[in-house]
Amino acid sequence: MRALSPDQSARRPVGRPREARADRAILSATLELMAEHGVKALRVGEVAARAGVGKATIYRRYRSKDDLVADAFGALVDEQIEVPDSGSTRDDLLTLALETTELYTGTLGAKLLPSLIDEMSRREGLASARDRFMTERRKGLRVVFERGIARGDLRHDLDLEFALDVLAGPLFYRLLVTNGPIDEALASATVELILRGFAPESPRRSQHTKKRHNSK
Amino acid sequence: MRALSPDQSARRPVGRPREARADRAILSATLELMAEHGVKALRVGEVAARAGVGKATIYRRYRSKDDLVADAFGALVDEQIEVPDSGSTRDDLLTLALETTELYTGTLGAKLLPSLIDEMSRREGLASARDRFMTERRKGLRVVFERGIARGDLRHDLDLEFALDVLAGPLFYRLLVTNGPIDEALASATVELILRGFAPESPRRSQHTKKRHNSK
Amino acid sequence: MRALSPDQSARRPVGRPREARADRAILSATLELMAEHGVKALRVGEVAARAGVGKATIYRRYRSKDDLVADAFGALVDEQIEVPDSGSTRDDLLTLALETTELYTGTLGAKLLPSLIDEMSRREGLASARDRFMTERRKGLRVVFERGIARGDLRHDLDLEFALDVLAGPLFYRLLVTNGPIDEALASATVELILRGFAPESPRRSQHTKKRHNSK
Amino acid sequence: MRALSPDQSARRPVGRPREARADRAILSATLELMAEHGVKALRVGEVAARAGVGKATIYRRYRSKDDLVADAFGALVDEQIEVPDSGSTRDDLLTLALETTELYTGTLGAKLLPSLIDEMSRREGLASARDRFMTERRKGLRVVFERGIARGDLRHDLDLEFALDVLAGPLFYRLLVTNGPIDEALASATVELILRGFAPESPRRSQHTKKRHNSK
DNA sequence: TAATAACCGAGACGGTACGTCTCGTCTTAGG
DNA sequence: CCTAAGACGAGACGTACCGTCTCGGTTATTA
Repeated sequence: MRALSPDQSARRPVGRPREARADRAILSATLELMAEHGVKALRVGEVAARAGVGKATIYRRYRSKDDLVADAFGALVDEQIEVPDSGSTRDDLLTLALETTELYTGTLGAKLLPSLIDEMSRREGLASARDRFMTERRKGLRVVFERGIARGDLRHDLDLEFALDVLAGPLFYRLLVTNGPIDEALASATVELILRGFAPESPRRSQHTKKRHNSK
Repeated sequence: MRALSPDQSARRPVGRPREARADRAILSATLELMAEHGVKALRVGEVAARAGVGKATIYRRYRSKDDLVADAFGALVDEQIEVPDSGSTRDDLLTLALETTELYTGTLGAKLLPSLIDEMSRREGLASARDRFMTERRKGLRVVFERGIARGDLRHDLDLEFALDVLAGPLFYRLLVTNGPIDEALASATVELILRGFAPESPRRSQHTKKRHNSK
Repeated sequence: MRALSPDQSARRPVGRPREARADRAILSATLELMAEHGVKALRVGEVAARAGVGKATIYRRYRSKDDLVADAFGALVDEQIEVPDSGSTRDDLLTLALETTELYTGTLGAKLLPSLIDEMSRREGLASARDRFMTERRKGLRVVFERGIARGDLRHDLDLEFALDVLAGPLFYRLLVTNGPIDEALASATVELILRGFAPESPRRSQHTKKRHNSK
Repeated sequence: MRALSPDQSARRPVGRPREARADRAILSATLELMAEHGVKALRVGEVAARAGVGKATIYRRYRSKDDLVADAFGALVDEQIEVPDSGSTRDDLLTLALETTELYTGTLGAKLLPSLIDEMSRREGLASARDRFMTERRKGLRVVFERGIARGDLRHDLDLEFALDVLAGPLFYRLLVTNGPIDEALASATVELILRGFAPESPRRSQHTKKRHNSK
């Protein structure tokens, strides 16, 4: 009799299903309000009002305001990067650097990043989300460096983790600490540093890279 | 916040003067409690109790809890650095890198930094305090790089601002973003990168001898 | 304060309705604590705790602590009197006088009356509540005097308002001003005064009153 | 040498003597502010400011705010009554009744009386001040009644305490409780009541002649 | 078709921290 | 030793927000 897909764990629950509309409205309202007033001044009641939703509807989805904020940050970060492969190590690295530059020159990202970082330092859930995200992203970036090594543009004993930190470090340092300019000059200087600093010991030249380059 | 008497003629105000003891007790209690429970769980009432002070005594000094937190952060940052001058550019840079490493492996700094950064991104007062601090600190660091240029260890068209960001960037990136290890390996890798990446175009003559110096 | 729904069609408000249980608990706790510590030492936080209620729940109902106190006084006064009709004017008056005596020898009434009076002198709302209460009560008492007039025990041009003030005046004067004894002697002396002082000019004797009486 | 009245125990204290000016300024300011805002809204700081005095100067004279209020009330009450002796019991009583009427139709007295009474009900010090005042005042009033008895206008077994309460009771009842009119009609009605209600049993002989007097 | 169950918006609930206010004391410099 | 000014410790006030609960009502699946 009543065998309803015992293998499929789907288990359709009884009762009225949750409204997908509310899910989206809550996240949108949260992101808007975070951008407007900052994370600290975010009020759950305001989110509910802006989303046209009862507070209980939020708390049915998120255990706490911090969880809501965490999920909203997660939604921000969900975009995927595309690994460039132009044949030129310099161009590939520059593409990555400029992409990041643009991402954090945009209003929302730059505005919320400090709060995101603060939140991560305190919340287990966010930190592990960060780890998943980082692992994924760096897996992509790593390919670019590996191609550079294969081409002979970068030394083959390159510390990949460190190289990735050098690619993003100065940018984030300016963004978060010194308030220095985040621009193309920064991106190209970073790339140039990497190419020189991590160049192979012996000066054998690149196989696939375009030869001439007069930096800037 | 603290500059009250612009010059010595400052008119002595009537009435009982503020107790310097209370100023210190409030800041100490604030820093202690921030380290213990985090910035978010800081309670003004607890600060008052720990400092042996009435709440009004705190609010006579600070307009709000946020102001109190900001000033406490300011107190954290007031320490001065010493510029090393060993004769070796590599050694000097390594000293600086290791100093920073140690500073942010310590409990308090690392624990509070994300909150400090978040706070700075929102509060004008803290940001300008940050600028003063940064300007001062970088003025010292710059000397090390200039000596390196003079020695011929670093290219003479070096972008000093960028070089400073490279020195600290990877460390802060790991600290704030990737949660990567902050250790001597990081410090020495960073220094090595700088020496190679910013090496003069022409094969360098000497390393430790102070030769010609066409600074800038 | 309490009149919300002007007629039966009253629009049912949305949201969770107020809890009648809380209304009662707040008033009870207020009266208890006023009796225990006096009106001046009444703490809103204590009321909330005793009532098992949050402070906001009190402030949702009352604009301020004074409003709460006013309403609590109002609740004290809501009791109804029963007009005696024994056939004897003297007995009826004595009954009334003794009732009042007892009411204000009891702890709560006597303890809170001075504060109530003080509060009334300052607060519009309480004063009008007092007026409603007084009008109602005196309407009842008036009947007793009117029966006395009809029986010929009291002069028919009796100033009823004044007579009522004489019935209660000495008692309240002792209670509030002189701290004199509030007892049966006072009650019977008052009644005797009224019977003699307001007796008809011509000595025609009562029709319905019991004849002989040797007071005490 | 320096012998300054060694016998007079006066004990001239060393140091600067207290300023009598301050005493008066404090009391004046207190009475003004009590009349303006009510006793409850009286702030010690406001009194000090209005009196042009430091708070400590107030607290050197009064142990607490309640003490200050008590003393201010005392200052209100310090006036002495003059016992009338016209030869007519009715006229004397009427004089007393009208005097009281006028006293409490004035703004300040009427305005502060409820607060005074409330304060008395709670504070030992004020209550005993009240007792002293009452004893003194009633000693004077009593004479009028005794003369009435002597003249044969009042019964000689008159309960003097009760008679005094009747004289003032209705007035205070209206003043404090019913908010009824305080006027000459009330005064004369009260006097008439007393004369009839406390008339001698046997038909009175004379009215104004001083006959026998068995004063107690 | 009716019953059941979980959903929905609205808003009251208990609790807790905030920032303000007042009390009565204490600490200045000065009379 | 007094004075005016005003900071001090203590603690209550009234507000704001969190996360839960309670309404009347809606939208699905189950019987």
